[in-house]
Amino acid sequence: MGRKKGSKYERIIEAAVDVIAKYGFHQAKVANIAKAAGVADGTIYLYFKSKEDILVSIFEEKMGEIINKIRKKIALTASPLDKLFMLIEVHLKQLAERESLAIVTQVELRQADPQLRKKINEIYEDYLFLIEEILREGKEKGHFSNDLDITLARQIVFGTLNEIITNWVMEDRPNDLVSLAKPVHKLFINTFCCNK
Amino acid sequence: MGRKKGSKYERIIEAAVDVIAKYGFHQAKVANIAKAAGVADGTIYLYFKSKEDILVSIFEEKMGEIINKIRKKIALTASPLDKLFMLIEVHLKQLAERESLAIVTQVELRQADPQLRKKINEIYEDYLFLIEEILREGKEKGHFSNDLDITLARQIVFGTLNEIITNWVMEDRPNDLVSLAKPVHKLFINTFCCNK
Amino acid sequence: MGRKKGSKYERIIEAAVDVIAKYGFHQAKVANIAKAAGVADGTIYLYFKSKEDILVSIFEEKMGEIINKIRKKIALTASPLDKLFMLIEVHLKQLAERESLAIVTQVELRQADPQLRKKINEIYEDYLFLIEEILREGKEKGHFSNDLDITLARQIVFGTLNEIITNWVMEDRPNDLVSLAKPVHKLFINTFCCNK
Amino acid sequence: MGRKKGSKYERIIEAAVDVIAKYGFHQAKVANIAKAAGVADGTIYLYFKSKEDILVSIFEEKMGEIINKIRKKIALTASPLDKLFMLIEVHLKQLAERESLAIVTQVELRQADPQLRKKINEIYEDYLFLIEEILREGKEKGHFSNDLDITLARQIVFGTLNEIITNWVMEDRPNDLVSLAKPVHKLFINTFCCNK
DNA sequence: TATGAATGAGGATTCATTCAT
DNA sequence: CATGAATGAATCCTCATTCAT
Repeated sequence: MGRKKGSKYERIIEAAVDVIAKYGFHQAKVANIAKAAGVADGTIYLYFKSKEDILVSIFEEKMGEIINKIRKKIALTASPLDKLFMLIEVHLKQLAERESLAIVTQVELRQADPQLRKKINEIYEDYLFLIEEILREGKEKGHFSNDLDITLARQIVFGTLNEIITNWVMEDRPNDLVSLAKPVHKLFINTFCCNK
Repeated sequence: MGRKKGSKYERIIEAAVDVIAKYGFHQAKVANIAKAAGVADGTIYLYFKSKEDILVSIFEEKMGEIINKIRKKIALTASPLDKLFMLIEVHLKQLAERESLAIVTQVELRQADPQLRKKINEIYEDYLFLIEEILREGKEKGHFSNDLDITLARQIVFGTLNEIITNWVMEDRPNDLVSLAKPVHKLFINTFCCNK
Repeated sequence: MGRKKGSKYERIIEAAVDVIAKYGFHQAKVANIAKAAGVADGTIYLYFKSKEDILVSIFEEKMGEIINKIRKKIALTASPLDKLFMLIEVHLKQLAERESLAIVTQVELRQADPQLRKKINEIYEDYLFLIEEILREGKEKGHFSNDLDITLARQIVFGTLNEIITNWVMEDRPNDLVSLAKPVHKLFINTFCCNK
Repeated sequence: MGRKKGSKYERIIEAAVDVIAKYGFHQAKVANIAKAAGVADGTIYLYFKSKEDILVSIFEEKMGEIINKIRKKIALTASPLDKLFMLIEVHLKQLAERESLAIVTQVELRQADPQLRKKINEIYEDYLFLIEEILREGKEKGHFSNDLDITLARQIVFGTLNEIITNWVMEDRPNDLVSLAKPVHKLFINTFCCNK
């Protein structure tokens, strides 16, 4: 199973993002994805175990990319406050750049299949951990309130970003998503620091 | 289409909440819902136009109940800060009381079908408007910062509540959801007021 | 699952015998069987678990009929020699009367699927037991040699009947199958009695 | 098409016998056979026209071997009775030596596909002819009854051997197959000679 | 209203076979 | 001769929905 960067594997992933975003996961036929990727139907199954596996893989790949981009960027600064800003900005930017990816991650991935949900959550965990890492550092360095509940703070960050993007997707992307990074960041800082 | 309070209609709604929560919307067979409700398969279609209509109706009914409960409660107080607390508390309490309802609203309702999404969003809007109403009042009465972006604030409130409940559902409901109302409320107040 | 004598169940069985005989089990499409039975494709699955289940059920039903016919007939006589003749005659007659049934039992049922084979063998056992019953009675009543190996004798009877019918099917049924009952019976008597 | 003794050709035949015996013809994937033979999937098609051709070839090769062994052995004796015994013994011995071969010839070769059946029958004919040859000789030399129906006698011989082996295969090979040669032979002699 | 047997459209998946290397 | 990645035709089965009773 030629993974990771093989041309066919990537072409299928990219095609799947677009087709699923356009039609929804259940309306997206494997045949459509194959055609969009320029491969035969059967070829899909040389790279993915099932249609659901494509969905999980999209998330794995794309979320992995976002996490990597964020980690690379925050490595350049010492300030947890700046790190939080970078996280917000990269998160919004990555999804704004590819609307179909935003749709897939915000809407399609919330599909139900309990077992599928399990797998998706495992992938999320890496990201949630990254957020908590930054928040913890901010707390230790005195930027955030001493009694800040890290879990709760992380839920605010992640929940808000999700809600913003979902709204953006649902409202047919009217405004500039990335420009929200600044006010959002400011509000978060308020939330986490002036807690006295 | 016999609506609202008919015994069969309600039995189907309740059965659907449980079956969908257990199996996920797509794995939940209409036949299963019918059996759980103690009616024949065909009877479902005397009360609902389609399987999707059941999902929408669940949301309509249950979200409507929550909104009503909140409106009734906040009518008793003049303070926007207290109103916000009540909203948070009722929201968390209602979903904590019925795990399967939480699962359905948090996970299953994020459906892909564009038209379905539209209907669900319309229902959400009532709730989102209620949140904004409270926030606007808080701003007008000087509790919240003058330059508070109402939309953004609403996204923080709703996104955070969603994320908290989603986490609670995904982690097999370990802790007491309602006890989170207080710290969450406190953080929101921080966020919205000390913005100077 | 309306079984046994329900009109739909029987129509599907009869249609399946003909379609499978004509095309072979693997070439026989479920859709063809449904059309031949005058029912919708899905209706098949109200009466049978799977395509394979149709095959097993054909065998169950038809072999059961043959066994019943034989039992009813041999009940009328006391002579084990006559009983053996009746068994041979009914066996040949039943399959001769419906060529497609002969094809299905002699050829299609020998299909491979190890698990399927298990089920078919269980059905055979009733019939094999009936043969042994007659042979044992013949031995006890002194018609057959004292040291006759019942199992071996049964294998000769069943194996020979199978081979005769298979030959008949393979050679496009040239001669009268039932007329073979007499000479076959005579040879069997020779085989089993003059063992001195 | 490199035939007969080429190492690859033989390895594929041997691998196919085992894989088909284990999974059944339709469950035996060409890819499995290739792997078991230690060749690439495509290599199969350098030696065989199709998957079915493998099955036919197995039969051709193996049945040919058995026929040759029998012919070689019966050449050493003048007695048709001894020849019949040798045929029985070699037949049982060859299949007892390789269980998977017995499974393939007794079960898998009873395939449905009409054209496939034709080819298999042609191969069988050589063997059936050999049996008839011996029976005819026995009749001419006065060992067997004058009015013995050669076809019927051949059906008894072949049908019985088939049934014995099928039983042996189905019952997980409990007893010694070859030791049955003697009693079987004795019964056949009874059958064919004391017909007066 | 209520039933539940019947419908039939629809699609993910398999796997024998090919062919560029 | 040998490979094995790629192909794509082919079909069983599911299940939301209907409708005669």
